[in-house]
Amino acid sequence: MKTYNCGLDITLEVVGGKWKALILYYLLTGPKRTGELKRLADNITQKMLIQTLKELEANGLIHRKTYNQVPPKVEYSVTELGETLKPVLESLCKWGEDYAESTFNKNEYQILNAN
Amino acid sequence: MKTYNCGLDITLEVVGGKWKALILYYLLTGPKRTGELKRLADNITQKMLIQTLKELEANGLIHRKTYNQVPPKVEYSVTELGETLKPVLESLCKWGEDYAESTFNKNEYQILNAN
DNA sequence: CAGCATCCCGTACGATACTG
DNA sequence: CAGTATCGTACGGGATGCTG
Repeated sequence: MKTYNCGLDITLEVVGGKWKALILYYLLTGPKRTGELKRLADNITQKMLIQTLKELEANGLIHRKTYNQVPPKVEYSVTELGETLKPVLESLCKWGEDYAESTFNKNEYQILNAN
Repeated sequence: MKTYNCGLDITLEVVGGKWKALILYYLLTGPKRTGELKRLADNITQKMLIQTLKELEANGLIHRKTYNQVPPKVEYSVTELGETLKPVLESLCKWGEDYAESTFNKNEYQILNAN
């Protein structure tokens, strides 16, 4: 039996870590192919991308669709469950931007994918 | 110059990890002494507690007040900046609870500090 | 193009014991 | 009671090369 301190633990288990939230964030704007995601996420490794996608899929947040063709084509999209995270992720993102703006100096940091 | 993919990275830097969000969550209900927090957070180590508190303080989310007396007394409380995280943390927490409820079996997990 | 297998490393996290 | 100091380990994350 898994034990959590509070709901936060669970959420962090799902979108915590270095890439999960980011990838999910991208997918929330529409289905993407593997290569597309690779290009979008700055500096992510093939390994981490695949691993991240697998974990998101295992948690039921995204869906993986394969096209049987050569060369292979795979497309990822958010599930209904994944959609429910949208408002949460957006407020998280917004808070981070505000926080940075109010505590860092402008020339000390940069946000690559600010909207 | 620090580089972030998006605001999410920043937020996770502040409340990510195993304990930060939880401790902050407790403090949002009112000032607490070190020992109190230790008792509240299940299984946290002295080391991790202090470390977590230091990081939260360094990020300007909590305030540390020492009383010069023997035995020593220290009290932690959230700053105004920390307060701004309250709605965000709450929605994160709520989402985690909902997620668990809809994807786990009731006898497979437990949340210690569900409100 | 999409994915897997190795090998590797830093650090986040933890257990334990000790000071003022 | 609050905090430090050491030491050890597990795991998240990365570099590189190979398959269908």
